[in-house]
Amino acid sequence: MERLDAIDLKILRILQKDSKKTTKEVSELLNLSASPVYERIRRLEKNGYIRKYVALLDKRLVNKPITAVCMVSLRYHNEGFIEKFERQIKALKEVQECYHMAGKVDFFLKINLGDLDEYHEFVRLKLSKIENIGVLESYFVLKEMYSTTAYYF
Amino acid sequence: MERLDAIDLKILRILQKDSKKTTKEVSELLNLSASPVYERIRRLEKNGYIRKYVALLDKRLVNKPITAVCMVSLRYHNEGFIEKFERQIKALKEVQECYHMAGKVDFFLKINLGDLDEYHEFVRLKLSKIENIGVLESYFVLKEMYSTTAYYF
DNA sequence: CGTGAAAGACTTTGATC
DNA sequence: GATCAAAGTCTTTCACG
Repeated sequence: MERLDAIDLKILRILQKDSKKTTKEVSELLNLSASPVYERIRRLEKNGYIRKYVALLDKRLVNKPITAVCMVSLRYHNEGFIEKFERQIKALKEVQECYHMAGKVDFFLKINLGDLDEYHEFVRLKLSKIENIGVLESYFVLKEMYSTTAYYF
Repeated sequence: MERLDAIDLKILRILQKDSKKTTKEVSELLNLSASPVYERIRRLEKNGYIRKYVALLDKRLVNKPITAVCMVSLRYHNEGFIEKFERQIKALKEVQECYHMAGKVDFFLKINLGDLDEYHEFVRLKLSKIENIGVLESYFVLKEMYSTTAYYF
């Protein structure tokens, strides 16, 4: 797909904040009729600009009030070890995000749990069973001051 | 709102993975008719279980391929300082997430940018202008190994 | 709480400019 | 590319079990 024009960018800005806006509402915001907006959205989906549509839930109300960040360093760094680690992490349902980092720490994990006991069990029964972990540091979120899934452009 | 029953939980699991599923599709997955599913979804929205619906974009395609995590510690920790920091951070459009942490680091910031030059400018012109920052450590994401906005329950 | 049907709204297509 | 209108599909409401 060629470059996005100003209308495409506006559509993306709207939908990444509120994907329940109807084609009709978006077209009114842009002073267009529904059809071109409809076509552009389909094109943005097909070409991967829009990856997916999701509902964001309240973590407290679904009983996952605890968020922890684990910083992990591996003992050995051969490619095989990294891939194995990746596979093992993906199998852990508590892990919401896992990033391979540049720097003195190899991985950041973001974990969601119901309470601190669960975190203790998670580290004791799951994380610590993964071989090849050298250093493991845990941080807990006291307060989510700001959080969005949108990009600024 | 009282507790969620098994049907509510199933609806939430479906919508947090794909909010474009129609009421009709969800009702078929649950072997119900559309109306009760429609009503339950509205109730989950009204009671805050579903916070919002968003489109997730491809960060590379919208020219924000660089993700950095900044760990920040403040020099002074009075409440006034923390609130002021919070206000200043929220004004920075590059910051996608900001968490107040427990432990030896006060804040985690997640930053999205177009390239490393932009990161350099961001730190030089914006972050470093915020008073009261004691320690600032930057980490860069090499690879997003896994990432979801869904909770596992 | 669920079903089923009716009315209304939005999506989606296709002809036209 | 955009507009307009027609057809189709879902959403949304409501009477009823």
